[in-house]
Formats: sequence, structure tokens, C-alpha cells
Amino acid sequence: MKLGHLPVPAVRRLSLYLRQLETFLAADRRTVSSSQLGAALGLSAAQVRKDLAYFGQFGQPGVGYRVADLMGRVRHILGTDRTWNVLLAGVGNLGQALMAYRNFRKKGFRIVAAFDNDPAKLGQPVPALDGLRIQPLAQIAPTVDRLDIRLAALCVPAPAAQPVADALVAAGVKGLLNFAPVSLTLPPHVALIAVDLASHLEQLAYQVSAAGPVPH
Amino acid sequence: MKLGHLPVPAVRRLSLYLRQLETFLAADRRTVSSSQLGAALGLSAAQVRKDLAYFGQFGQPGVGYRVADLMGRVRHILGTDRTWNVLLAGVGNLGQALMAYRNFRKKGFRIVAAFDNDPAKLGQPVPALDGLRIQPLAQIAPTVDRLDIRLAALCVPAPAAQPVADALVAAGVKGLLNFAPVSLTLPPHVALIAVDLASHLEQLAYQVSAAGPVPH
DNA sequence: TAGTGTGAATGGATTCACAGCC
DNA sequence: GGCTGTGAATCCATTCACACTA
Repeated sequence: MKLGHLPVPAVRRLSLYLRQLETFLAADRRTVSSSQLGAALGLSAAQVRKDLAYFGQFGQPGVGYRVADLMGRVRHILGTDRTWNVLLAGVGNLGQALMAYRNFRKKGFRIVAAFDNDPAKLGQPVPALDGLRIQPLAQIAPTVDRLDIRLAALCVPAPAAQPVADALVAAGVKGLLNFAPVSLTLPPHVALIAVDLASHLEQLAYQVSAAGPVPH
Repeated sequence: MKLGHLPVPAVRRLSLYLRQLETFLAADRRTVSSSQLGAALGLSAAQVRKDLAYFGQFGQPGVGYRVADLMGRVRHILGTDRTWNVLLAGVGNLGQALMAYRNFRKKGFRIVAAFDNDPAKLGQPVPALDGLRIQPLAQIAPTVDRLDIRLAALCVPAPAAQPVADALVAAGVKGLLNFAPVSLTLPPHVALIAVDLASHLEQLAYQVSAAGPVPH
């Protein structure tokens, strides 16, 4: 399954398609057309067709896409047709919120270990995750190995982010979801997605001010 | 200040530039070149120069950009050279984490009102926000008006997202940061940024599986 | 010399338009 | 008739290369 380089934006939209398909399935839709899928997401029908066609021929001319079938295909492409064990580094407010976030489970992601260096938190059981205990950061490496962890969410304060990221990479983590507001330097074989919550608000502020005081 | 349409990716990077400039300033850097700024963020020097040049001529040939000066310019462009009052709808785990998130304050965003429909939460003071009380969703409209709120963060469960978004828009909110995993339909004059935490993990899963079991 | 600002060239992604299929 | 898959055309973003400047 060695396809040529696939457009990054198309891969991102794959997640949206999957989410929308789940909604359609919950409403007992058996089949959906590219224009319906696009309309629900604010995309053109051509965009939807081209995106899906990058990965294979999933539709039936004259009919559309079979919802359940397409969901399986997309899950397989994304690699979420199996369960991923996820590590959490940094059990502050955001980290706790992520541990309690139920959508991760539904999508196949399980937080199976949590780390922090605050002595007050160490050893504390996490209610949301049936009694998982918070461990010191020094124990990252053996845990990654033992639980076959490949993904980690990084929720530590900014100054700790790079060193903790280095430790995660050294322990063998293959993908990092970074919530700390710093840009990390990682070896090229480690995948990185950065989520900067404050910068998202900045983008909103820009859009709202650029639009100017609306003429109502 | 009516500039032609500016590249969306460039505006997104503006937030990164600003964040990096803050780091440089904290390290007492007076001046920075496009290549230094780019290197710190994994971007080319040409990219940095072109992005900044979209918005004006901020640099000095032979010298670079004056850090403090450029920060002011970028903040002004983003509209964050003033304070924004932000409303929070949905005080679950994620909502609580956002209320406690200190970086919002630093960037000029203040959560000044919090809403939820859980009777157990109503009237409860929020420790992180000096005693702010959680109000019922029905009171959104008068509060938006009274506190001149233009931005809102949406942290309610998926099924509630669209109706609550409608209420926010009706109340006069101009920009929405949506954390619920559904795609919202909003009037075109309302800005929208969607953050789907689960889909970010999916993107990581894709990158890690696409890379294949690493040959180590 | 070191480094910006910018037209020109390149490279990607989106849209168009239509042949082919159910 | 309705809808997919896909080359061709268009549009947009990034990179290149260099004139110009402190």
C-alpha cells in the first residue's frame, strides 16, 4: 500500500468525512452522495470525490457511497480500525480534561498511562480512568515499552515541553500531540501535531477585527 | 486598512511568529532575522519574509526585524493589542480546563462569563476566575450585551452544540471556537474555528501508520 | 556584508467538465 | 437521471533569485 505522496489537506478532511459518516449512520442513512457529504461539511462535491479517490474507488456511480462501507475504509486508511494506547504527560487542568474526554475512547484511543512530576499528584488514582495511577516522568521509558505505546499527548508547562518530548522520543514514542505553546524540535521520524489553544483565539480575533465592526 | 485577500496560511503563521518573538524577547534578543525566526519554527526564511511583507514593511535590510517593534505590529494585525472578553458555554472537564488556562490571559483573552445547563453547576463559583458564577444558558443574551462579548468558546456535548451556537449568534457573538465534534452551520458574518481533539489523534495515527513500522 | 522586499518561476491543491456506469 | 472517477484548467501558496538598502 505504498501510494505516492498524498495531499495533507485531503488527509485532514478524512477525519471530517468519518465524523460526518458516523452522524449519517446514526440517522440510519445507508448511502450518501459526495454532494450531501460536502454540503454537511461546507465543502464542494468535487472536493469530496477527489479526496476519496486519492485512496481508492469507494463509490458506486448513480448511487453514491455506502455509509457503513466507507466508514470502514476511512478508518482503515487513518489506522483507527484498531486500538491505540496513548500516554499522557502532564496532568494539569488540560491533562485531566483529556483523560476524561470520552470521544477518544469512541475513536479507538485509550489513555493507558499518565505522568507528572508534581509530588502531590504522584500515585494518585485517576477516577475517570478506572484507577490508573499517576507516575513520575522518570518511569516513562519502561511504561512505553511495556504497554506498546506509540502516541503521547504533551500537556506540561511550556518550559518542560522540549525535555519531556525528548524523553518520550527516547522511550520510543512515534507520534506526539503537543499542547504546550512552544515549537518542538523532533527527529524527522517522529510525527508531530501541535495544538495551540491561545493561537486559535488569536485567529478568531483576527477574523473578527478584519471583518470590521459589522454593518449589521 | 482594507488590504486585498490575504493568504489564510500566512495569518495562521502570524500567531507562531508572535509566540516565537515572545521567546526571543524573554531571552533579551533585540533583533531577529527571517532565517533565525524561520529556523526556530521549521520554516524557510523566504516564507517568513513573504508572510510579514503581506502586512507591511517591518524589517531593516542588513539588520533584520526589531523584536519588540515587530511584536507590536503583529499584535495589532491580529487584533490582540487590546483585551477581548470571552464567553464559555459548557463547563465540563474541557470547559474547566480552559477557564484555568493561564495563557489566554497573557494573550489578552479574558473569560468573563460561563454558562451551563447542569443544575448542579448553576450558581457555583469558579475558583480559577475569582468567583465568577456559572449561569444558565438562557441568560446568554443579556450577558453578551452587558459585557460586550464578541468571542465564545463552545464546550458543550455534541448534540447541544448547534442549538447553543445558534443562541450565541443570536445574542451577537461574532466569533466561535468550537470544541464539539460536529460541524456547525453559521451565518457567514460569524467567524468559526473548529478544534476536534479526537481528529488530531487520528491524524497522528495516520502519520504513524503511514510511516509504517519503522526500520529503526 | 548581512538581510529585507518582491517579481518570476515553480509546485500543489481545488475546481471544472465530462466520459462512463448504475 | 443521478452520481462517480478523473484528466485539464485554474487558482493559490511557496520557493527562488536578485535588486536594493542599512
